[in-house]
Amino acid sequence: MTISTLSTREKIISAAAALFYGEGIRSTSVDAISAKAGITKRTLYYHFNSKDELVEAYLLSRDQPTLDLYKRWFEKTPGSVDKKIEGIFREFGLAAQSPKWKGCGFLRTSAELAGTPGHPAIQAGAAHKKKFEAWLRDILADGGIDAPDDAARKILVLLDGAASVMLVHRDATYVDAAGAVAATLASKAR
Amino acid sequence: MTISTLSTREKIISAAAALFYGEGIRSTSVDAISAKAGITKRTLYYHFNSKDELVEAYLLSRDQPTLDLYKRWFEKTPGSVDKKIEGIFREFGLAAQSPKWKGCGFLRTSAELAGTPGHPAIQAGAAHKKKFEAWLRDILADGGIDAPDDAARKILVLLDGAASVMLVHRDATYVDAAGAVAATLASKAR
DNA sequence: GTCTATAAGCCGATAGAC
DNA sequence: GTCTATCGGCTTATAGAC
Repeated sequence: MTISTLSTREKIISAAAALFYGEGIRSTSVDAISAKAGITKRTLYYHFNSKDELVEAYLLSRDQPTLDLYKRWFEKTPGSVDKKIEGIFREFGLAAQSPKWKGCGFLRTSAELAGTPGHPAIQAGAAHKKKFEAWLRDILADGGIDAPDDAARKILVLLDGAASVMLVHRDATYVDAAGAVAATLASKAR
Repeated sequence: MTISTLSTREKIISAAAALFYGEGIRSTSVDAISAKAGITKRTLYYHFNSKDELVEAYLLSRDQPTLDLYKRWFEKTPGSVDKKIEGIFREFGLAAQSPKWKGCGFLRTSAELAGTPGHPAIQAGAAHKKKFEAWLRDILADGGIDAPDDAARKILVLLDGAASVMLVHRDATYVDAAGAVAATLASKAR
């Protein structure tokens, strides 16, 4: 998105990401993706062997941008680590109130593809969540929190739980409640 | 399932529930449901006006049985409320390790249908989650826990987070970690 | 590398008989 | 209330020209 001239492959992934996230995997046809990308279906199948491969590419393309977004939310909140962790939940709750927000793409894709356990996109989702958890652990360790591995794991569950409940109720007070628990987990004195 | 003679409508819902849960909503065809129910597609459309109506009926049929299951898990664990709450997570983690387990049907359906916000099945899922949260609150209030509304809400997020992460990693230690946090929330001294 | 055209089959839903 | 038969459209993926 930074450079106006995208390669054909990048245009395809960008179109696929928008549709897969907005409408779901099975609800999105290869026809719709190629139309949005401004190319033909045959060209799409020149760059990707199957729709499944395209789903995997979609999640791989969202890995780093998603990590960067949470990193920004963490850094923009002033104060100690627990306040910064709570800030992540606050920012997330605000973003998730928008009608454009349709849940965590990694969790939603894993949920939709749960019937086919070996799917490469599920592995891509798992890899992203592991990276996110490792980033949380590093943050907590830098802040001098005891047992950062354990705390990171618990905060990850709270964040993914907040995203899941938010998709059902569209009520940000659940996110705030989760953030309050996460803040106590990210404070040294407990 | 308790009586061997199911009505046609019940046979359809039972078949639909098994396929929707096992394979997902969009991946399940009306053809497959009628075949599994042992009736023709025309008969299915005599009892239900659309596939969407059938998806809603699937979640409505799982509401009470799901509440009963968690109630049993709570009651079978001895000790104080916090131990009983932790017992729910332990039992859930054990059940979720089975390959047959494919996540929380309510959350997975909400995730797959996130592209169509007004869908009746999403409302059915939200109603179920509200009932579950109310049951948690009553349990905590009976156990003498302070601010049971707040605690119930936080434990709900932890349980749904555990279900979501479990679907990605298939690692029950995440569920145990969530259960430990829930137990502290369900103890009077905190 | 991108195009037009189409294969081969599955989709949800319906008509009309009994 | 259940059946057989089928509609019209959409699905992923491919063949062959340029």
